[in-house]
Amino acid sequence: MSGRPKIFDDQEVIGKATELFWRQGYEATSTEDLLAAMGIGKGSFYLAFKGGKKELYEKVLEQFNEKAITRSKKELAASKDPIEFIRNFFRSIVTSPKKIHQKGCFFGNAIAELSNTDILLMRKAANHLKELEELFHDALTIAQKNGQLKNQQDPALLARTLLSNWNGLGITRRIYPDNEILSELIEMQLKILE
Amino acid sequence: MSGRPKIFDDQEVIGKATELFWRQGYEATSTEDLLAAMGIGKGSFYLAFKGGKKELYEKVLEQFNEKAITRSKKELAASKDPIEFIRNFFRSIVTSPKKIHQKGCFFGNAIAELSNTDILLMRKAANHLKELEELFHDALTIAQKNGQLKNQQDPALLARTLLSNWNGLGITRRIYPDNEILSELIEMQLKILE
DNA sequence: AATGTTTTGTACTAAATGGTAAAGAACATA
DNA sequence: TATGTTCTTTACCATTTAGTACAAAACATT
Repeated sequence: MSGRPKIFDDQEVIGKATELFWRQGYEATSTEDLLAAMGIGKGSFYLAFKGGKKELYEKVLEQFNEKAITRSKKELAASKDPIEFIRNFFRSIVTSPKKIHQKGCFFGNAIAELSNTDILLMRKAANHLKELEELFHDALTIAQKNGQLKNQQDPALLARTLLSNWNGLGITRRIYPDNEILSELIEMQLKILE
Repeated sequence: MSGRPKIFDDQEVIGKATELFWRQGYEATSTEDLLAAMGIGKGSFYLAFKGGKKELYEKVLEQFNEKAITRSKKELAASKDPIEFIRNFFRSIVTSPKKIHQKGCFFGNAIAELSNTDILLMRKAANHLKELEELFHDALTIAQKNGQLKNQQDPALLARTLLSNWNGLGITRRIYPDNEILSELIEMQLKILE
């Protein structure tokens, strides 16, 4: 019932594939590239991911979201000031290593690349970003209730604006890979939270 | 001195290639796709564009920028109210046909896809977006001088913020392909111009 | 009509790519 | 040790793709 043992862990190789997809995008990444990065052979790969590259990409999106969202939710829950949580979220662009943040937003990249070639994958990425918007929304409603946010505009609209700002920074930070400029820009965007 | 006549015009076929690149992105578009769209054969193609797909893409970026920027500069010059020009620029997202605007910002897409695989092409797209930022900057300084803009913050920072908002909308409009939602979002972003 | 020039069309090559198939390796259980 | 099961490895195939080469076509000039 239990044959030859697997030499790899699914979630682990999905994580390794993430880096490639994030840096090169979906189309520019070949299955052979992925195999090399994951350290497994074709046979194992197509057995574990019968849908090939596409199925792998879906799982990469899923895992990425899982990791990012659960961590952020914990951070928000642990935070005394939901507004400060949002600020830190945006400021992480300039505090995180350049190598990472220069790749932009993984989901934003996916939408940009795939919205006209693979609607299914694009929609998956879009839904994950909606979860981020929801997180903003949660933080804002809490803050308004606690009197930690003067701005009394519709939290749904505010959250959506934050998401769009986030999407923008995913592109702009590659036009201006300069922490000074980005910081100034981010603080400008964050004025909406005053 | 003048051999067999060309059956196509360079700028014209560059225009035809634009649509494909814009919709599918760089990697997902094969040279054969392009040949079909441009309506020419391999021989002609590689004679006119010795650098192949990459050279064609560069020229597509260039032509796109040329068209968009010159048109916008004229619009700004013809406008009595520079702020209204900017507003219209953003509102064009909801007024233009869905088929077009759902492809997002061509330059933004290029940056998202190519920033880690082809720095040269990415930088070209980035520079074109900087020209757009310059246009915003021009409009803002004129408006401030004319007293048409109460907001007295640094026009350079305002222009950069507008650019980033634009980049964001290029992604967000595909997450929310709904004119009501987009309109609300755009008006929110434009409050910076009050 | 002959010549020179530029473009076109097609045939071809070489490499990359996605995916399948089958043999055997590594386990658990009986 | 024999058997059944699952995973791995490698070989293989078919297709797509980028790019080149070359003969012929379509002009202008002489």
